[in-house]
Amino acid sequence: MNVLEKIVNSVANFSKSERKVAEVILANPQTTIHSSIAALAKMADVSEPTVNRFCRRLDTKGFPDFKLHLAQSLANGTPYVNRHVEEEDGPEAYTAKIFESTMAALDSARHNVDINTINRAVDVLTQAKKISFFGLGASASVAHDAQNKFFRFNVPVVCFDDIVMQRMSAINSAEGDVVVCISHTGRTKNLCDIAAIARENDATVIGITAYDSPLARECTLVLSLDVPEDTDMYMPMASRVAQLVLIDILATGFTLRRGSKFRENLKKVKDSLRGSRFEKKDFPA
Amino acid sequence: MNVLEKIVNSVANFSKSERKVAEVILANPQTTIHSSIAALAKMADVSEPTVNRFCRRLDTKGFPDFKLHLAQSLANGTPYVNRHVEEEDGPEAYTAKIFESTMAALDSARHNVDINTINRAVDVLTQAKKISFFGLGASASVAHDAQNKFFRFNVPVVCFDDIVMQRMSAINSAEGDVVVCISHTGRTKNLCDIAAIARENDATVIGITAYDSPLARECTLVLSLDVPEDTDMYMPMASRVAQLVLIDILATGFTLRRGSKFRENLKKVKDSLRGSRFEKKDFPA
DNA sequence: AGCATATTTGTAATTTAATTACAATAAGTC
DNA sequence: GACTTATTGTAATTAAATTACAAATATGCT
Repeated sequence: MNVLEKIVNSVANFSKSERKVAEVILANPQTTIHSSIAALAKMADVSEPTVNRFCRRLDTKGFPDFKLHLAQSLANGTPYVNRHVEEEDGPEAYTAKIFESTMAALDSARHNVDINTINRAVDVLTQAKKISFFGLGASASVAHDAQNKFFRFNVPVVCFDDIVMQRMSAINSAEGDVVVCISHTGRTKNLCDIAAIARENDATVIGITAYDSPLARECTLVLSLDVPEDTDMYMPMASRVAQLVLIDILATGFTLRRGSKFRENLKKVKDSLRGSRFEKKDFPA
Repeated sequence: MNVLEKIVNSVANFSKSERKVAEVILANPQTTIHSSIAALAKMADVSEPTVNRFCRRLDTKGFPDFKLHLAQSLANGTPYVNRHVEEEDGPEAYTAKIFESTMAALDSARHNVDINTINRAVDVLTQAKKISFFGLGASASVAHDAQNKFFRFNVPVVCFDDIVMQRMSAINSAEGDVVVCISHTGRTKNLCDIAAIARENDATVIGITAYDSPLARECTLVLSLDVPEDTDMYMPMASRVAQLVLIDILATGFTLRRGSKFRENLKKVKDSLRGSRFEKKDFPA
């Protein structure tokens, strides 16, 4: 657990002098990790053993060990106290906060994602006759992204962000087809219907959605991303980024499974784009 | 910079004994931060001063300082040595690598993005009569995402992923209109043309693209994201995620600038979606 | 209130760890 | 093969952290 948080949480158990130490550390954490115990003691106006006792109280082996823990906490860009955008935040503040909370969300997703399911999803995808990506609203752009990725693999892939098209496509699906439904909440009614229809028509349905949601129950395979809910009223940003990363992972797994010959093919697709671009030599840095 | 990387990169400048130290540290970084200089020296089968010299060579003040840096590097989920997906990687490996390299890219983008330009972009966007998002190929999904975000703000916003529509839209733009062109490389010819056309018609053109690229030169304002180039042949994943985060930042800046009354309006939009969803109570966990 | 106990804090001694200075060895050069 | 330079290790020194103990402060009880 983060040492900074720990200090804040256990401030109640501290004695008067220990609290002085805590204050100084919380005020200048960066300085602390480069100070000796003597220097810190002086800053907090306490004795050296007090600082040492303070460290032990936080379940560290001593001052040097404490500094190590502190350094680790600070390394994560200090996303410790409050990383939510506030009314009065300036551009630096909200930029930093959004970057940091996105990174934190990815880290959380990384630890929660089920590798086994990913592997099975890759299995299913590699054997698919046709792959369809369906998403609505904000998830539509994720579906588009997925289509773009898999399209390069020279696999029959479609993507619809329109309920009617999705429905038609789902009805026409057959065994061997894979339908990927993307929804953060997993509560979008229309998408649940479509997942059900696809399954009735023997398609394999992969859900990139919340665990145990209505949509999840309609799916053959559920890839749930446990991202800390962004409470702000704007949009579920972090979860969408996590979804994109997940799709990238599936695509990567796909290419790896297909072997090296396949990857040469990929390079061709990439090269084919060259004609539409300015060459680097045309615009030297 | 990450100490682990630094060790790997500067292994050429090391002497024989120093290399031994490097190997031991790279093999057990976690052990290292809890070892004394004597213990580490013994593990690497060198003398203590050699370890100390090793630390200094990496621009640290000494062994304790080195441990601090090492601890910080390890804190970031160890995204250090080789975070590129390899042929023989299993699901755990490539999943971890993709998450980590994405996070590393975000971190890098965070440190390189120019807050000043962000602020100016927000200025421009808040005053726009109409906002258009243009992207092609992989960047199209980013444009869609942007449209989706800004649409909620009740601002006239459009998004085209089709050259012809983009062209028509660009020609019809007028003073006060803002055109946001999204391209990772900044070398897509068609998009450069469109940026030029939009500018000729007095629109403000914001580019989310590479610094000093052909597209960048056509723009009024350039938001460049310095993301470490993903060298794999698959797709520029990391940069796209960074673009999304950037757009989220712009959207956040936008809402903050508009004040609290505006944000109540946002909540209404969100509430309006409720009808299309299953309520939580319908599906208790 | 006053005594006794427990807790907190600091001083000084001790121990441990890290650094420096210097000597020896190994590597490279003419 | 002798000379020079770079590398490595030994031993001494210095700095830092910890421990043991004593003083001070706070707490509880009659």
